[in-house]
Amino acid sequence: MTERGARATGIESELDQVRVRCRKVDEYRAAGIEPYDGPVYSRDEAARLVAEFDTREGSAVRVAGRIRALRFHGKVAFADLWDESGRIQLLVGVDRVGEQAYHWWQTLDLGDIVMAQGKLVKTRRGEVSVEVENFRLLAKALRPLPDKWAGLREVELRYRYRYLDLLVNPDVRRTFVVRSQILQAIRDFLTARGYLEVETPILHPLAGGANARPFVTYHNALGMPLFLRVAPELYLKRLLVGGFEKVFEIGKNFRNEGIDTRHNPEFTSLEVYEAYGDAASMMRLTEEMVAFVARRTLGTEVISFQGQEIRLTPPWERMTMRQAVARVAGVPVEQLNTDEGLDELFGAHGLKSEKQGYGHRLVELFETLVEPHLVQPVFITEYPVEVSPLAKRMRDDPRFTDRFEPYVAGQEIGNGFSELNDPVDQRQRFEAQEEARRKGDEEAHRMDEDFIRALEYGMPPAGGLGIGIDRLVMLLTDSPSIRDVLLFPQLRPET
RNA sequence: GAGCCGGUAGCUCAGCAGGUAGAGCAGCGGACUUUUAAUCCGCGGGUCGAGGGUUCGAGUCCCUCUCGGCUCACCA
Repeated sequence: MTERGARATGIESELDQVRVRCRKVDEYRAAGIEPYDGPVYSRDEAARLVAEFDTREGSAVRVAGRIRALRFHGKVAFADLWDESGRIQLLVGVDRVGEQAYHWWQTLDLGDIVMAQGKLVKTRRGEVSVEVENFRLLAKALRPLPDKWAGLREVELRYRYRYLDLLVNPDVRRTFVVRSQILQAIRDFLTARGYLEVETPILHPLAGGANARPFVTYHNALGMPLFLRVAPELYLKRLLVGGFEKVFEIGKNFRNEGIDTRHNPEFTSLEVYEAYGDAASMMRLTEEMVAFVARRTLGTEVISFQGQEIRLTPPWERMTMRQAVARVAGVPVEQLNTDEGLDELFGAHGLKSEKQGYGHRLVELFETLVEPHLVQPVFITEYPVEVSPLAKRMRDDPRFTDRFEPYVAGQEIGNGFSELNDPVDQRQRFEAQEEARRKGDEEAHRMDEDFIRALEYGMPPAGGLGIGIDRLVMLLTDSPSIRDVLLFPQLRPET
């Protein structure tokens, strides 16, 4: 098997195309040509040369990039060279480069990365081209690229070999450029308003701040288990205790859960905290930030997601969870205030409640009845205290917390609330979570004594906000699956 | 975890009712000094996801497994 592959590269392949390319590497080296040459410190952008032809006609230029098409015509040849900016045609004639160089040129394959310099000209057919005087091979491609026209369609291959996906599917590249711009816009928006970007630990002795099962790892020197964080929340609030008043963190969280079109085991969140703020101030921040980001990256606040037109212009609608359920179910809001009222609704919609307790059951009704209908941006407010162990209670109704979730296109894209800063109440909430854990809820919060101690020193009242960056990118790039906005989504190992 | 769909040449895809596996592009050889998915002539290339079964004979039918997609469940 090895015998049939190339000696120089050691790549074992039965594929004749690979064998041929490997053999060329050996031949290049035998002839004193380095097939992985470089660097090229100064070069012209392909697309720019094409755009600026009128002012640069006839001048000496140098380009570097990947050969994506080759057209041979006897003693003259054409090639499409692509760099990140775009495409330019190379014109290679034997009378200009000489017999020997032309021979080497003919050994190039699709996918090879080359440097070429020469004169900027227009061909007989009017195409801006580099009339090559000399060239260098910078990287021999040993494997054939996916077909230029059919592209790379098979989804599994696109995720597994994302570099090929990026190479042949232009929309994919665009999505990740926009993703980068979104992150930049968020940082610009927040830092311009005086928020400080911070980094808190990813390895936690206790995974807190969200209801989720963590990944476990182990620190050898400390001799202790550590958890990959499920949320940065509890560390960021310690910073409020420490006197920072406006902070944010953008980073990865890790949750040991299933994978589907909206969940990846590692995902990126933005969390923002503002001392002396509350849920209302964070809602204003959310709608302004999302609209700003859309404007900056897409040039508009009106976007299209899976065929639906969505207006991100503030202010967004605000609706309590009870109002939302009442409206969709067509019942008076008061009915949502009692267990009996909830029973009636479950019955009326042929649903069977799987959870116990008023708060959990209200949320259950909300998620099944209301969520899919929330197309235009809306803040759902007043979440039951049972599902909100870190949020401050409403002063006039302690069953609920001063919490909100922004919904756009039927998806929750974030979560925010007035932060609970009463250490005694916080301890009771953790105890309730521990109780739920004892009853089998593996995702309930753990008692975090160190966090409570921090609160006991006094944390200013504060508003907090979390945004699922991947969900936001999906929304702004019209991507139906989270895998479309992650460069390397989690997959099972290749078999 | 359940249901449905898919995995055939490097890529994109055909393959009927079970009868020795096909196309386009890519590749290899040849012709060609201005092409634009160049053209023309010739040629090679397959563990049909893996394993088992039925059959004289399986890409095709049956079973198991595997990878992926979608939906549901799970996921505040």
